[in-house]
Parts: sequence; C-alpha cells; structure tokens
Amino acid sequence: MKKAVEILNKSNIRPTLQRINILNVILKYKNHMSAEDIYKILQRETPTISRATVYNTLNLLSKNGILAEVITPDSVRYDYVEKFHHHFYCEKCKKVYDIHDEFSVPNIKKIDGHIVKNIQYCIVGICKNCLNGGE
Amino acid sequence: MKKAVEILNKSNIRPTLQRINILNVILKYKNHMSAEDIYKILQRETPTISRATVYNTLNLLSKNGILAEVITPDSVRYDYVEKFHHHFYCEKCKKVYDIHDEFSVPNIKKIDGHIVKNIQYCIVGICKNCLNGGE
DNA sequence: ACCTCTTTTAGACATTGTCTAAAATTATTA
DNA sequence: TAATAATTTTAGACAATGTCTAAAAGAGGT
Repeated sequence: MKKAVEILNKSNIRPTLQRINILNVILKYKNHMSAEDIYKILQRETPTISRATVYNTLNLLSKNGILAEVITPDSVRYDYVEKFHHHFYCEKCKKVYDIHDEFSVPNIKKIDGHIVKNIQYCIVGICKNCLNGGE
Repeated sequence: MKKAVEILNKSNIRPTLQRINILNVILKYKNHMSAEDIYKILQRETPTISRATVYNTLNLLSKNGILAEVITPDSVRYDYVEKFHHHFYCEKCKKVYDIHDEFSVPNIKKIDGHIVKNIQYCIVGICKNCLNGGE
C-alpha cells in the first residue's frame, strides 16, 4: 500500500512512518473520524504514538490540501476528498454523511477585510437511520 | 435592552432567575460567546450557578429559536439573532464576526432521507485585525 | 562521524461538554 | 393550607477534545 507515501511525496512532506500510518487509517476507514478516533486506532498497533503527533500531522495534511477539515458541533473530522462534496452531521448518533447534492458555496477569498481559508456548509439534523429508531 | 422575561414568556419558558441571568448576559455582551464564557461571567455574580444549568438553558433557548447556535471549529457560540446573517471565525484570535453579505443558504428540510434542523455556513480564516498583527 | 534541522514522544494542562442523584423551587391537588 | 407532584437547579464527577513543552530520537548534508 504505497499510496500514502505517494500522496505525501507529492506535497513534499517527509513520509515518516507515523505520517504514513495516520494517512493510512484515514484512507482505510472512510468514516470522517476525529483526531481522537484516529489516535485511538493507532494506539492499538503502536502504543507509543503521541497524541501531539496525530494532531500535528492532521493539521499539516489539512494545510497542504490533502485532507479536508469537516467542522461539526462537537469536533473536527478529517476526510480524504477526491471529489468535492458536502457533509451532514447527525446530532443524535454523531455520524457524518457525505452529501453529493450540488448546492454551491460562494467562492470568496476575502470578506469584510478577513481572509477566507475555508468555507463549507454545516448541515445538522437527525439522520435517516436514527429516524428509524437507530439500530 | 429588551426584557429577557418577555422573550422567555413569549416562548412559554418559565422565567427563572437563572434563565433570565443567562439570557441577559447574551443580550448585554454581543460577543458570540461559548457556554463556558457565559458560565464564567455568571459565576462572578452568582458563584453557585451550575455549569449544567448554563448548558441546559442554552440548549433550551436554541431549541425554541431564541438563540442561534453558531458552529465553529472549537466550540458552539450563542447569538441572539434579530436579523439573519452569517458568521466568520478567525482561527487565530478565535473571534466570531457578523457577516451581513447576503449569500443564500439552501432552504432544505430534508436531504438524502435525513431531517435538516440547521444549515449554516462555516467561514474560517484570518480576520482583518489579526492580519494587521493583532493588537 | 559531526552538526543541524526536523520530527516524535510523554505527559501535564486546558477547554468544552455530559451526566446523575440529591436538593430546592414551583405548581397542582386535596 | 397542607400534601403531593413536577420542574428546575446544584455539585461535582466524568468524558472528550485539544494544546503545549522540553527532551529524545531520527534524517540529511558536509
């Protein structure tokens, strides 16, 4: 599985073992996980991984456009995005769903003098599954 | 300053002392504060106020449409909204700014089978003030 | 090898939010 | 009014999320 290494190299990010592992977790589970989720999964394999490394790496990958930060009411989730899409957050089960409907987001780089780095919809509600009583 | 009691009564929420105080803090400071901010301010006057009361009340007021929950990457902020507007979050100073530009938000009640309760933009970047070196 | 720069670690600390059982308050009924 | 029922608040433990720092480990260039 050399995809992670390629992705890192393309952005001139030194492909350390930790970074590869972190990216691989995201590529494998496609769950919109929080940093803590990713940290916990990695700890099972490599108990010495540091929380700071996970947070720093996720930040680095986001800054380089490799990951999208999905903002939810309870945490930031990370998503490896190949095709742009929106996200829906269920306030009951806390899951994030991809939304492929194409409503547009204004393409602004600056507003009222502030520099815009990231603009996204936060769509919050109760998901299909929870409406049916959860599982 | 519009009466907190009136606002509560109009929504049939029993105007207890704690609820009045909480709402008054929001009406007075127009700062897009987090629950913790509000809790800390109230503690100065009434040290016995409970964190749970603050969180429960903010929730109740939001559910009744009295307050808007502004979702940011680090916390939910509360805003007493008279006229609908958007928000900008500065990732450096953590401040939230009102944005009165009118780009529209899709008016959807349901998407992919999920019920939508709240849809808003998350606009993140560096604010005008921090660009000028902060204060 | 040596030196320098980058990266990771460990763990304390801070912030944000949830939960619960008991106490206090308010409303309702007898 | 007194007794009872329902609502609200409290205190504080607990949980989840995120930041920070100094020291150690690792990698690259000469």
